[in-house]
Amino acid sequence: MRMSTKAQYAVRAMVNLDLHSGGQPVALKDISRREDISQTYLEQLFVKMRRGKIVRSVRGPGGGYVLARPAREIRIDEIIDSVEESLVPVSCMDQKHGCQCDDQCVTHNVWQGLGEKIRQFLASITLADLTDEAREKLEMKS
Amino acid sequence: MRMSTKAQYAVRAMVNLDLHSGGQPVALKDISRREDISQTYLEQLFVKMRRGKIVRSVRGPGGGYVLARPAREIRIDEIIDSVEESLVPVSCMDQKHGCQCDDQCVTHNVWQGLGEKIRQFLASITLADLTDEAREKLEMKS
DNA sequence: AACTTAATTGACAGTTTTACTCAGGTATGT
DNA sequence: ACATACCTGAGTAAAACTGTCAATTAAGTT
Repeated sequence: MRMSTKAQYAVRAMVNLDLHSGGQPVALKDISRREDISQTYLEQLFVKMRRGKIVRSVRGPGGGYVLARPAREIRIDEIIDSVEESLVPVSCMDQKHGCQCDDQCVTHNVWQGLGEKIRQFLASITLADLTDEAREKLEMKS
Repeated sequence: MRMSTKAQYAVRAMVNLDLHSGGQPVALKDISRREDISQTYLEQLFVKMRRGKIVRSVRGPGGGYVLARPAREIRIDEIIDSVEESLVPVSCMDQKHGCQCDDQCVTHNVWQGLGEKIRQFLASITLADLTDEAREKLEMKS
């Protein structure tokens, strides 16, 4: 039961983006350096997050990425969804129809309930919550 | 974020064991047939669950496995722990000391909180809850 | 004692997923 | 033109997952 580094990187990168953007685009090169994540790998993640409508890209010199919406309106579960990490703990429940388990499958309810708890928790936190927290920690240091 | 089939099999096997044992040992061969899980794979899982003190083994003819404690006292998180599936979502938090993240690591709190939610949910369900539910479903059918 | 059942153990192997890299290409500002 | 920075798809090494196989030990039955 591990959250993939892909999802972990995506959340870290989004916090870093929000923290260092002043409305201006932030280049992946800078996020890469600050978070020590390979730039080419970040590119993969940001393409997906752009398709997920949580960031917008600005091409050319001085370009980079910008949040597509205010940080207060971006939830953590959206970030993880956009990089295609499933939050449902068992594969048979990926489709919307629900799984084909017959009535004997009592463990089904356990995984379904667990999935709902996970979703609920990650949807209760916004990107702004994390950047605020990061700012406080940076101030404590100085 | 997937629960491994190992953990899923372990829970299913335990429900099946509890459901079909009348205080008598249940052979893996029978669980294997009823749940359609390879017997040799089940052997691996039950060795670990025996070491985890949630089942006891009875060798020889008529032998098999028995619950080590009443089903009401066996929680689902214990079953998953015993087959060595981590419930902590990120690897840096496996040790008890906590991870070496410095203060900048704001995402740490997210994963820690998530891990606690997962643990809390799976600890709130006992094996007896599941077997009761399974019994009800079987009665509905007949 | 011989035989059968069933747990026990350790080694090993195929497949899938993860976590990347690499080689290009495209858009845009100076 | 030229530099910057996003964009795309293919490829790949390592790890994890999901098992199998062979051989052994223990205990009951005949």
